[in-house]
Amino acid sequence: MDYSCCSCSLDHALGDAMTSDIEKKWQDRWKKDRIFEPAVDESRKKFLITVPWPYTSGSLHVGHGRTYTLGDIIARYKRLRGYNVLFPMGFHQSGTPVLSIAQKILRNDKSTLSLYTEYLQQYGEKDIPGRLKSFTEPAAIAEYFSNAIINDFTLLGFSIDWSRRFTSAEPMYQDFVSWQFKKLNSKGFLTRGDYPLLYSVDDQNPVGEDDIKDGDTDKVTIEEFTAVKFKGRDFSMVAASLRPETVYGITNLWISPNGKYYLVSQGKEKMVVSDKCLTKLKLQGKEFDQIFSISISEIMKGEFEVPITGKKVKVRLADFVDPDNASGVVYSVPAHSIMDYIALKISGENSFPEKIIEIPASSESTVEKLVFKLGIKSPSDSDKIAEATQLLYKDEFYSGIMNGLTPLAGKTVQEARSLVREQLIGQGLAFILYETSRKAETRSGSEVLVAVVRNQWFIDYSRQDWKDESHLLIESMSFYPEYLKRIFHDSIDWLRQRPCARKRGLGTRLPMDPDWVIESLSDSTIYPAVYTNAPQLRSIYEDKGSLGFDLVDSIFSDSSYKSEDRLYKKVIEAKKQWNYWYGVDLRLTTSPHISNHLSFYIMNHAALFSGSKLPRAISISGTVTSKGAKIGKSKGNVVSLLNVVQRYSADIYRLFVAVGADISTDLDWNEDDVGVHSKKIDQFVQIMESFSPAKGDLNYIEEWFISSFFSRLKLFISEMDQYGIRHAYISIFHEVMNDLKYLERRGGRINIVLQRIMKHWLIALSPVIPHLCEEYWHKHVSDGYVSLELLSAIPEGYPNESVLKAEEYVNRIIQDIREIMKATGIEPKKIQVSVVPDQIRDIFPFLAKGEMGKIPADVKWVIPEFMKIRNLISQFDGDEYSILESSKEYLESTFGCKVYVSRGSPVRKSKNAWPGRPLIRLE
RNA sequence: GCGAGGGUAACAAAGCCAGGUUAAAUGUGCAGGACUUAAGAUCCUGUCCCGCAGGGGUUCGUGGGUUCAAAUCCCAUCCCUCGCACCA
Repeated sequence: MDYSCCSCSLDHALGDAMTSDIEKKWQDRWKKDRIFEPAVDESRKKFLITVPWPYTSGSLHVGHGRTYTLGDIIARYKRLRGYNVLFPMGFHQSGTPVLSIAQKILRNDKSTLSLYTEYLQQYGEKDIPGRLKSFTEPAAIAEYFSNAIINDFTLLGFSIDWSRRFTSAEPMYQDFVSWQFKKLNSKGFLTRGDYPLLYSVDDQNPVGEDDIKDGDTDKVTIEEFTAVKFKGRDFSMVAASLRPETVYGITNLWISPNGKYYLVSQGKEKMVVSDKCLTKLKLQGKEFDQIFSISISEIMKGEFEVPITGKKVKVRLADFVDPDNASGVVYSVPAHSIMDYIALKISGENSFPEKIIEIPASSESTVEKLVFKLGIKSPSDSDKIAEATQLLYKDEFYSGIMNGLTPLAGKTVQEARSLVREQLIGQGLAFILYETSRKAETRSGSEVLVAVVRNQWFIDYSRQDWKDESHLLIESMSFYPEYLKRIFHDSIDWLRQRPCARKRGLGTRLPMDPDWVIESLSDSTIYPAVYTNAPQLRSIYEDKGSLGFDLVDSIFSDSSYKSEDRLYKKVIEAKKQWNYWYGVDLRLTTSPHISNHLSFYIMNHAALFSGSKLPRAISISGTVTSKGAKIGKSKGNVVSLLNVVQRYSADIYRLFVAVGADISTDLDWNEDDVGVHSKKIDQFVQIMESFSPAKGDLNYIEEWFISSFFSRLKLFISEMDQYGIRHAYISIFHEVMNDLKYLERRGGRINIVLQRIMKHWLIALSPVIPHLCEEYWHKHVSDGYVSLELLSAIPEGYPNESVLKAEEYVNRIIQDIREIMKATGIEPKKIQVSVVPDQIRDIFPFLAKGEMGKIPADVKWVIPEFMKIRNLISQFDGDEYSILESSKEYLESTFGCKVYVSRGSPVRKSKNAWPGRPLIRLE
């Protein structure tokens, strides 16, 4: 987008090059004077705003930039409202991504290499092969992109205090995390247990959604089967089911004629499962003494006992049984399973057991009805069977009641399911078998099964006492938008135990079990605390070689600590910083963080801190799309921040982010819309460049402009105080710009009004377009930094409502004249406007109140006319005659003809002028 | 399935929480005009329908309801988007 075109360079005061020079100039000066590195100042109120630290695995794009930009706008606004503002930033380096990128680069993975080549090109890297080679070391990737992000953020003019930065990989910080986990553990918030997860058999690694083929479009979840043991004479059959409550209706077992089965022994117990099931059981932590192959005919010989009911059942063959699914053995409940019913029917069976689950009589969802309705004939009608099964399971689950043929009569299916399962497992008659919700493989083709991790460490977010504390905290906090409060309550209720450590990845070792590395979301819940005193902690760390639990505890928990003398001062200083700054006043992030990071953030704060140290507010910014689509490499719509700043400017990007959408709604990066803002910025620059100081009295329209400006400024402040950034800046930037245009058309003098509002305007605009404001502040106002100015009070007497109303009135008259012209097609040569006669004006208050008795008899004849048109009259109490008289020139130039203004006199049996509604006559 | 958010004129997008001042901001697009040698840029006007006097009519996913009054509140229904855990 080139907006500095052609020969008319005077009109385009600044070109791209000059804009970026200006931005660079002020960025350098802010940095040199360290104006965004605030010090403790007990006499001032502090404001700590945080945005989640970026992960350092690549460059940032327009989407990432939004939240940080909004954060910076708020930080800058709070500064001009007098707060001592701290806006810190650090870098996240924990977890597996950086690690796996390094490994992929080491393995010469093509797509990774090309992606990172692209990133390096963006940053103008000279020695790309050399740099890529260094990326085989994870730390080098993290280091490189940390610096790149600092560079990006600097180019965007962010008022970040970089002096407090740290990373999650830094030893000093890891000592802090160790402290945190020891604290959690001492409160009993850490537990251990078995944990199922998706697992790649070939790679011998857990896998996430990203690793699974089509994992993003067709999600794989973990299902919990109840593997029920059916005792036989020599061994048990293990049939796995998602519906253990149906054991009361079992008629037989099914196995696959094509399956391969094994007899496995575990102590005295002997069980038969399919070969694939054997693999799963091993992954899920079962160990076996002996394993034998067993033939199908051997299995078919036996009779097996149904647990709980004690009924003896036979094994039958069925093609529909998938030996790879679950245990490869299925129990048959023809009264409540479409497939079992059909299979049994085909096999020539005619007697079917009674139903054990009742559903409302109105429902169509019984096996017989569904089979009939959908016309299912054989097991090969798989689509219809799947459909019927879905309907049946859903209805039985939601409205099914166990009947008198079971001991659980009257219980809902949902209740019965967990009761039966508990009973079976409790009595050793069943165990849990995990299975994937569909057959899955990794992108590299390895089979994905469910494995169980033994003794996984959890943070026990299910603790009710902890949840209660957290709910209280949420109640005390503010949320923008407000509906988030309820969502957070729900999210806290929904949290369960969270696995908090892994065997792989970068991060902090779990202090009580160093084989484990703390998982990357769990190590970043209360890290904003460290922004307050990172330099002090680092210095202590360097001095002492570690921080140690007691020292950290003394700072962040206010416990006593006998420090060595040489550390004493540093500890005191760290504590002072912590005490002054902490308590995050606003945390700003995006909605995907709600149910994880932010909920952990809230709960960990509730667990570890109290009082003023607790968070005060959370705001969520909406997602960013690009050209109408979700930002992604495959869409080809990734636009890097660096690229945006180069092609437009930081101020244009910032204005777009501020005004493009409300903070909580989605924003589309659309270059046409960006162009609109960039034009407006260009106009702003022209106005500022051509400004020269001017003094003098204000005429009517200039008064109007000043009043309008201050009423917009008022709105700006009240919006910004609630983070209504979009409204605020539409008002103070776009609308003021429009007012200026209007003023010019009305014959007002721009310089004379700018002179009066310059200070206010530049200060108010500076949070969004700080570079330009800084430039013109120095040019037109003073040598100090506008970034550090305070918004001054609105002058006495402003905004003047009656002036604003008067101008509204003039515009309404213009609208009326236009409408008449349109309706009649008259091109007037002369316009006569006659305002309300004094006599009518005097009695109007009585008419309006319905006090007709107070109206003098000689003018009572106006009452009927009033009754007829009263809905069209808007009360207006200005001096209409003088207003119109002083706007006469404007009216004349607008309509290109003579305009005559007069005071009307009351006329009987004809139309009269009313307050705010003069008579208009076109000739 | 569960939870949340949303469906507004050609398009994008406000308004809805606190019902009337809303035919409904704003931007884009489109049409006409001004300026200009011309183009671009800029500015003005118009952009649901009707109207020879400032007016009237019909609109805010669909269907009901509350109310003197509903885009705004309630109920039902259809559709769209997002989150649902080990992934940062």
